[in-house]
Amino acid sequence: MSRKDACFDSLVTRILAMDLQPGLDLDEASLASHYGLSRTPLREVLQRLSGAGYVTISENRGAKVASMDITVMRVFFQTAPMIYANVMQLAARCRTTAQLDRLKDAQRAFKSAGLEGEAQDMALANHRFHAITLEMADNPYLGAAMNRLLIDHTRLSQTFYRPSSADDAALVATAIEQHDAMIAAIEAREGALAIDLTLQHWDLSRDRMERFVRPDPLPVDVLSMKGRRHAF
Amino acid sequence: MSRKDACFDSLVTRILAMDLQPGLDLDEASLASHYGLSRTPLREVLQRLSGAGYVTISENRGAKVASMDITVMRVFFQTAPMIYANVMQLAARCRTTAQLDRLKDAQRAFKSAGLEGEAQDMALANHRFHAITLEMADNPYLGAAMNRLLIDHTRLSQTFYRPSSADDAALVATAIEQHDAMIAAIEAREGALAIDLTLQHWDLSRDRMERFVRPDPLPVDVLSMKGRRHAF
DNA sequence: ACGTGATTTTTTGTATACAAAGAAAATACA
DNA sequence: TGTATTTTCTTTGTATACAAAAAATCACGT
Repeated sequence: MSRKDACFDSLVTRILAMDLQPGLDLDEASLASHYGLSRTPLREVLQRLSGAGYVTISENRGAKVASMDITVMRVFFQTAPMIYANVMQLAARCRTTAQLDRLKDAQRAFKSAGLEGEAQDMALANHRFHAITLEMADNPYLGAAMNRLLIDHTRLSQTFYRPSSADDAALVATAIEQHDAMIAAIEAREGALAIDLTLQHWDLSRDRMERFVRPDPLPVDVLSMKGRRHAF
Repeated sequence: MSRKDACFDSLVTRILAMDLQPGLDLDEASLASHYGLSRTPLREVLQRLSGAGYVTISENRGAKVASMDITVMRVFFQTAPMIYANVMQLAARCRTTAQLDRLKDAQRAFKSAGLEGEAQDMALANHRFHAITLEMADNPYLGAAMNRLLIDHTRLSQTFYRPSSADDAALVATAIEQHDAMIAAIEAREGALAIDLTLQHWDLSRDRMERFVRPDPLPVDVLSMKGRRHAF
């Protein structure tokens, strides 16, 4: 793997893990020296990251890590269930056994991260799980949408996870069970079941994050989504 | 507008218009000199085009215009109706009057292109029309998916349009009427109607292009799948 | 002290030179 | 003649130098 690709992957991971916080200014020179590249290839990496939605670039003002405000969350909740569900259905239809094995591996990692209780590890493991289902679906159009959703999902879930909360611990346990059920549905190629499980799993994630947002005075619109959560 | 952005837009248009054919090798040096840039910024343009799905880049082998094979079409038909319909619903919900005016302008251009009968002009005008609805929807996740769909939609419609066919001329007339109806639905903020019209409009496009086996489309309303475990 | 404007510094954008990989052509050999 | 191998050429990838824009600093006047 080229140094450039390694740099790309590293930045992706660091952004997903919020090691690089939303809105952070990315300095070309220091990043280049950090990854042992000159500015030319590093800038190309930033362009690619921009195209994939990890960073935003503005003329003469450099690159920033993609921001995450309350507006983003509203649209995110609006869109995620539909895309996730359709991807999961396709995954059940198209998956190979090799991909299924990798999904089971990812689930094992998710479980152990869940036991540890580290928000970052759990979020990244969850990301990897869904990224594999996306690969199974083998649909570049939905892939483009879901990769962007996964960026925000991964970061939001870390933002709204409280390690001390017994409530959250229970939610994690449920998430693990649902992942297992999804794997079974995908293995059995039961697309409709996979959709149903995904919507449930998604509701779980949303509940966890929405409870945080609800008391916030600014996002009044989030409340109006109650009762028509995924009105598609 | 910077020379770099102009180059980007020009390449986008030329790829959509199939002035640059799918699979065509893009030579950095000649493109750079053509657009009056050096290779450094031109390569960054190519990276951005790659991120947006217009070209594919492979290590040490340069950039090619994104290809369009049978496999692509199959997945395209599978995905497009759902995404288009959801985008149109959001457009009806979120559009501003300024955007609506621009949509009407685009529709005027589409009409005159339809009278001319030039496949390229029609395809580009249709692209602009739907790109404006996408802007109205204001949803970056669906935007990422639909922009990719639009690339292939625009190119496929040119590929399968026969100017001599009276059949195709009739389809164009119907498409124009449907665009008008969509504008009315968006103006009245009737999301459900907008969905319905979009599915009809999309079926029209698909009928025109339909020369190949296609799978069942994905369900537009994912919620209706809940509980129907063995429906599919 | 506070803003305002000029100057310095930093950072981004571009061009060019060179290195490395790949493709094409020419040569050698069976 | 056909194939393998070497050589040449073309094209891509990277580093560095310089230009241009933005940000930060300083100086000045009120």
